[in-house]
Amino acid sequence: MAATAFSDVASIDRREEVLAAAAECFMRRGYEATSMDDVAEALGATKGRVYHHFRSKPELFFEVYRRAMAILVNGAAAAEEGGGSAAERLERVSRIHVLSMMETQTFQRSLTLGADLYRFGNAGVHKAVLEELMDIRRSYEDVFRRLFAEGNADGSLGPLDPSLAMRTVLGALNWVAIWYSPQPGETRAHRERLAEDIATQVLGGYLAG
Amino acid sequence: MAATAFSDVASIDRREEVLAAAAECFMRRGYEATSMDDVAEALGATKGRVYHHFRSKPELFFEVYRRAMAILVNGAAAAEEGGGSAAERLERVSRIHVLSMMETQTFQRSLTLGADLYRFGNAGVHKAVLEELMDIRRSYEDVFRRLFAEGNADGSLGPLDPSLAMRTVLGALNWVAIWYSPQPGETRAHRERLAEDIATQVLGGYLAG
DNA sequence: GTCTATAGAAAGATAGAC
DNA sequence: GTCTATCTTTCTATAGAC
Repeated sequence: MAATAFSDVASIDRREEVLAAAAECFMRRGYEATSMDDVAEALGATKGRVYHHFRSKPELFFEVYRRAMAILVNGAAAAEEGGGSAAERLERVSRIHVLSMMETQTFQRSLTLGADLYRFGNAGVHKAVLEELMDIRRSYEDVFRRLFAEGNADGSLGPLDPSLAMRTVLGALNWVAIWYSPQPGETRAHRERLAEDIATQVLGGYLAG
Repeated sequence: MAATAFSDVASIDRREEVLAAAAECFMRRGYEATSMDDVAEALGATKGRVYHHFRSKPELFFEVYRRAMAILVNGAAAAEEGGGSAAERLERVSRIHVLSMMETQTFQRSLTLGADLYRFGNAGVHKAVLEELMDIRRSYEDVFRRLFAEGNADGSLGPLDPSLAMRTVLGALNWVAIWYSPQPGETRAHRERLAEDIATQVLGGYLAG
């Protein structure tokens, strides 16, 4: 029993390594241009190892995407728990969002790749699973929409269109995953400070008063 | 003389068609995954036609990228000509920027592709040309940096870090090229209205007072 | 100017050795 | 669990017909 659990953990770690390597490759080259050999090479292995853990390239990508969304959804849930006005919760959710863009950048980059696969299609990728992925994304966007609507109601945010505000704010926050590149000697405190500055600046125009 | 000029114009139009098809393909599949056959197919031709106008895939991409940047640079120059406070000029530059994201989306999408090629490299793409492309991009970003600094000086914009403000504002504006999809029956007036709403909302937090 | 035909390399996925 | 070997398709780019 203990041996089984232990071997499960080891197996999960191996799978995790493959996922991380795949996320890195997808960020660097995009979905289609990334080959299974690329992922294997990033692992210092051959693709036998990759195919042992994932049936196909689409399945590998789906798991990277789901992981990225899970990080955002869990972060937002934790940030909302503290309570406070809609503006205060929005500020905390935005800050953790930016931090995730920096600290799990390789995974987060898969979100735009997935959106493009959904919009433009791809021979080997099943539309049904992409629909599921887009649903997760939409429900996360709804968190922001709801927070803007609540802010209208509790007076902590100015009068605004929740959908447009969600798009402009998430645009500014998501863009961090595009330009951010970790600096040598950078600490978590640096990233937290940057995330705070960005969230403050982005939300400045939406606060009441 | 007239015949020569006429044939030049026709030749330029052909080249333009190839460029537009390439921009579309690069948006849909990314740089690496786009094949010269894809571009040819989008033209309803074979790749003989593509290679007649462009020596190689990198050269084709470079031209798409330069075209995208030229649209932005010319738009910003026109928007600044009207004069006014830094805030007023920033608002006009932002509006035309968003309009360009919508109306020349296929070209504008090449800008993030180019940034990734620069950052992560690619076997067939010469670093030197990518450096040139990044320089054009940086000088365009400087327009926004300068406008924020001028706004600090003339009092039309609140006190802020011009570089951070440039990144958050351009992030929100650039994100339009990611999510925007032209709607059936959509008119130019619709897009202008949307561009105005987005620019107003994004810049709301940066205005003085 | 645009086509067909072709080269050499690399892709996703599977089979079977270890 | 990971490797090597392999099948089939597709890639960039060129050569030469029309």
